[in-house]
Amino acid sequence: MPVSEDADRTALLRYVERFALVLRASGIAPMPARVFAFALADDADRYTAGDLAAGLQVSAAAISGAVRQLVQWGLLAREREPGTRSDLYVLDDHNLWTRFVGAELDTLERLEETVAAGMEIIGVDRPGGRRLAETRDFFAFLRQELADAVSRWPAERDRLAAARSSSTRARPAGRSG
Amino acid sequence: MPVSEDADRTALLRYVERFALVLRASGIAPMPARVFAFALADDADRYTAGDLAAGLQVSAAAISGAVRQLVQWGLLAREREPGTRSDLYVLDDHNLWTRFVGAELDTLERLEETVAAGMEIIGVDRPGGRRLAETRDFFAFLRQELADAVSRWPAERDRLAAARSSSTRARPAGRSG
DNA sequence: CACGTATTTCACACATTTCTGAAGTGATTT
DNA sequence: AAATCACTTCAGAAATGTGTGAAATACGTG
Repeated sequence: MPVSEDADRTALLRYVERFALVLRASGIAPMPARVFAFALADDADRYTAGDLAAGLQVSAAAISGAVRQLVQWGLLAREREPGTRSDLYVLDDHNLWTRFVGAELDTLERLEETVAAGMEIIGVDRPGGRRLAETRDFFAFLRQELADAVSRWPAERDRLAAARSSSTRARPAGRSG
Repeated sequence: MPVSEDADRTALLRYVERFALVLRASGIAPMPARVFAFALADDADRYTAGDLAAGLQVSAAAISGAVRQLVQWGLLAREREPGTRSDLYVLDDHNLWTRFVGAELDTLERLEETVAAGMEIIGVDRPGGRRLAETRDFFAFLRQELADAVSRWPAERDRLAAARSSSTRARPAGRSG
């Protein structure tokens, strides 16, 4: 048992709030940001809604709303162990970062569509319309690049793990979740 | 002169609001989003604060705050024509998309720092800490990939322009703004 | 089928954000 | 040097967002 369980919990909570604050800067709502940060940083693999509420010291209602968002975004998966009556929430480990960027990709796609619609409304034969056309091209380019980058991540991850295990100790690369 | 100047303005304003709404989903505040969308979609190359206020039908104060943000982000440049007393705001054309993604890169960097700090606080020898380590690696990777992608854009833009001008008419590629 | 638990929904209080009008600041022109 | 114009700052009203407690619902067990 740690020197002080309470101190650890407090430090964790403070850190979760700090992490959540950065997440919120990207447009994520406070409570989903907190739940995500908590689920990532705390040690459990699965959390019941009760765990999350107790861990974050917030109401069950707040958790309900937050996990709904996170599950919708694919960052959290809802599971159910037979013989229990509470849902379990799990970070969708392997696909986690694909999902995370997936949200960005969706935004980029909506942006692209909106700009394309603007070209129709404004007309491409005018300065504004021409700027919109270039904007759309850029978003399309960026979206493709981002998608490619994400698809390269698993290989890169393995490469990093291999490099580390050989430079520190000869130990097979381990998965984190 | 268009059939109806008013109808065009209304359509533009409606579109600006729609565009701004998508921008806001990425965490940009309403008024900066509107000013950016307006400056991009309307036909002028430069706008005075008065132009923006009149065009968007909002107060001068609102413009003041919005352009401050946009200038800080580097999306808008402030200029001053000698012999006039009003500032001119210009979309920082050539670097525009570099800047746009630059904001994302900054967020990614803050995220990376925050996660790295978390590894210290939590300890990398625990499940939560190990997840944070992988998270940091991913953000570092993504940041690099994104920076690379942006640096490839100018060449890609020219390639697109060249392909288009040869497939439609034999005309030198034109710049949009 | 009734009970007990987990989860969701809802109305409300609280906090934050957003934009405006008015006052204040700085600079150029007359 | 006074007046005028552009811009910024500030306080406050309105709108929006956030999280809680309580009631309602769903679900699995005995």
